[in-house]
Amino acid sequence: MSTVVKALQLLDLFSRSRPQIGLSDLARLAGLNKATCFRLVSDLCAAGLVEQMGPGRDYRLGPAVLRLAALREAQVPLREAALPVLQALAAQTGETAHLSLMVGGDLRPLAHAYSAAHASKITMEDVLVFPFHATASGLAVLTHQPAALREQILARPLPALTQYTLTDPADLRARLRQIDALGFAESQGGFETDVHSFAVPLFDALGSCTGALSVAALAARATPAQALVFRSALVAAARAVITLWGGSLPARLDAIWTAEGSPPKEPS
Amino acid sequence: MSTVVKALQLLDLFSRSRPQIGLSDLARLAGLNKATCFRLVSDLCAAGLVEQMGPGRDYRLGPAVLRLAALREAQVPLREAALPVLQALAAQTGETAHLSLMVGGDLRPLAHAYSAAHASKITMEDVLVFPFHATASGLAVLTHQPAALREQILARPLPALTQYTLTDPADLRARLRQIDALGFAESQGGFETDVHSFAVPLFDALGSCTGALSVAALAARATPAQALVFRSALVAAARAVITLWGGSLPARLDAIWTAEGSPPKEPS
DNA sequence: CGGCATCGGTTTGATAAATGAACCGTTGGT
DNA sequence: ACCAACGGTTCATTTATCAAACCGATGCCG
Repeated sequence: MSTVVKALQLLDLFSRSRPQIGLSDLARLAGLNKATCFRLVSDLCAAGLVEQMGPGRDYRLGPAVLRLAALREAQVPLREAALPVLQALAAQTGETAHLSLMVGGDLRPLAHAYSAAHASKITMEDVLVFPFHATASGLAVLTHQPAALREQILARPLPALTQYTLTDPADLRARLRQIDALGFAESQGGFETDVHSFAVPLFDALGSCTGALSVAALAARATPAQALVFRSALVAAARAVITLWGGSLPARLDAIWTAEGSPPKEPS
Repeated sequence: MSTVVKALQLLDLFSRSRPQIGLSDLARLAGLNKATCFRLVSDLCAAGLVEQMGPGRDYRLGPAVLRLAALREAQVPLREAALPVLQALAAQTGETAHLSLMVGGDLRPLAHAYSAAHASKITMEDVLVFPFHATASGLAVLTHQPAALREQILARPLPALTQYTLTDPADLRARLRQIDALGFAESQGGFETDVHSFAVPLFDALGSCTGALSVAALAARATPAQALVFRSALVAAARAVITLWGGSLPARLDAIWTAEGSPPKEPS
């Protein structure tokens, strides 16, 4: 394995639960010799990606990462990065795909893509805000919010947009538990009568859920078989978007997605 | 030079004015063989620090830097803590304020803030390294380094960036003694002809000087009267930043700043 | 106090890795 | 149709990297 790869793997050992690491721990965690690890981490320090908290003390991520991130953010708007994924998702599913973000306490559209597979499609142009209780995107995001914010949102007015809209907070809480277990949200006609939508949550670099990726289909086309197709396409697309954004997928959800997305296998 | 250092130097080639680079350019800019450069940048891609915009296309910074930066700021909010101070400093002085840190033997920018007071401002976007001998920040930091490191830095090449740049180590040593006595550094056109900069040093928790706080003004606006304004604003801002960072200001400097920053008073 | 474990950091010969010149196939401009 | 420059690859040579043992310092525990 290349030396550079080894050095950069060291960076991935830092996390929110382990923000600073000593030399010996670092070597153990990376499976490297201590001397090797020392040289690598010294190089990382010289570049400022890592810094030592004092002579003979722990290491942690350094100030240089800030400059790089600022540059990346200026250069790559999130939308531009997510669009190709969205277009691929629309093509794979044959339905309208869209991506929404938490903005000031509301869930708002960031981008969408249409499929050419059917003459009838769900249009997204006019949606300003996705109601949390009446869309798959909203439910997916709501499921992964901190309990306080979730309850605050459930305390808002929950208008019945169609006859199928869930409006009882207790019902919604039960639904969110299902979604949490499945790693996948579904709303059948909750927003518009003939539209079924399917969504998975998106996470930012700190592991907070800040958006959702969704597919909206005509109810007539949303068969159980198609729902499975949507689910696996959404999971794959969400993984791609999260990676592109530098986000971190919670380990629990990663496990759910991995387990249910592939046929049962015996690991070696 | 270590391979890792070479790879990480590639990251510094990306800037706001050059956000994406082709393989051949990258190799030329880094002074590397194309094959070597290709392997290095491939490794950086594998780690997500760099991404390729398409097969056979340019490279740019990748999504992994976002995760690292979020982690760093979550743990050590240096930049976040300093930014408001920096913005206040820019507002008070009507000039560009910036903060730089020692990173791997170089002085590098961490953050900056502009003032809206004048249409003409000094931009900081593209500065990667502040030369120690040609900027107020560099002189301020150099003054407070251990003698060994100071001499090592003075032994480096000291290019004359303008006709006003100090390049003689002996002259510089004399200048550093003045700065030490004043607690305040000044560079008149040493970096760019029409720019005067003013700086004070910053100290970490161990009392080491690890950065500087600076104001850069158009030469025409840097009158002696304004210099006094800059000085007192810088001293106040530096006290704020050092406190926010949990740093410790050397008692000698504290005394100098207190004495010269305020009209003579009898302490209680 | 003293022994023991572990820390960050350094040295060593053996070895695996990086290197750079030449070389592809493509592309884009003239 | 040409030529130059591009991204990417190959391969013998060389050099930096590796692992194990070894420091001195620190801290814990009896």
